[in-house]
Amino acid sequence: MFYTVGEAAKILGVAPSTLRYYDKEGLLPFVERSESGLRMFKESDMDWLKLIGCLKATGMPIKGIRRFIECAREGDGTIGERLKILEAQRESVKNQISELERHLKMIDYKVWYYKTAQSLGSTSAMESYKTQGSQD
Amino acid sequence: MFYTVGEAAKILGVAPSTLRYYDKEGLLPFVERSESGLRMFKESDMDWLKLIGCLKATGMPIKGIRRFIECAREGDGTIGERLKILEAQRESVKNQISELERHLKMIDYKVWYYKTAQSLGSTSAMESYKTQGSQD
DNA sequence: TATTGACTTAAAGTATAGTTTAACTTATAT
DNA sequence: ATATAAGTTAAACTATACTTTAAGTCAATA
Repeated sequence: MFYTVGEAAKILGVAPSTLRYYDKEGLLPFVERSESGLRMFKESDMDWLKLIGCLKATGMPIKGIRRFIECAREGDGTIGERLKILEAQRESVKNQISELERHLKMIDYKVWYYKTAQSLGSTSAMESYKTQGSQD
Repeated sequence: MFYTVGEAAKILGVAPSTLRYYDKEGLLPFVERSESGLRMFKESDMDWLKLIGCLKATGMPIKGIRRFIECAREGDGTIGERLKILEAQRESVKNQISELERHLKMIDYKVWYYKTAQSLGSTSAMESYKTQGSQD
């Protein structure tokens, strides 16, 4: 029915200390404790942690995630704010993808450059290919 | 013909202190100095800095970038290593994009969830829609 | 019941990537 | 010539996100 912090950490692929840190930072107010103070992670807590992982992996800082969690605890009055946060994050992720695709093009070019240089035996033999933004 | 550190920083959209930090970390061994010790950035240095910016933006740590720069200084014997570094970085970027696209799907779902909840006036009214991985 | 492994907290430590400060020098404009 | 804006360094400071340590408690097993 419940997972300990170690079990939850294993399932999520993070260190137990990371979950304790998140708790300390106010990211896990929903996790209940046993009478003796041990954390008890429910299935729904794991769902929250997956969302936290998603927001974290897409670059939202701990404080931003905490705000979202706080909103959820505050109830229906914050649906608008939660929506705004998620829509902003969606735009951010789209921009991150665009940026990475742009950088990927440059890396692809460099890979081509070095492959050709390798076949020619030197980078100086590449002089004739050189255009903008290319060097060794 | 040459840019000062402030001019170079402005063109690249970074702080002058960032360029000095990169220099200290061995990322800019190609930047020459005036007789009095001022950095003089050439056009080709700016090209290097754009590549450094690309590698940094795609998650390569400073030490990794330094290794690449060192290779380039060592000459044609390191073409193979430079190619390996760039091919690994290309794979890394592709994985980052895939991960972001995966996360984007979850965020898209959450945006839909809150939009619907907003129109219904509450998240509890969403019960009937709930499937895996969804909570407030 | 005693041991062992996992849990608890607070506080200190680590890693990465810069930024800021202090004291000083150089370059440009009046 | 001189003020000022921007350059120089080393060293200290900041931010973020954890991780590790220390001292102690809890839970399961032989």
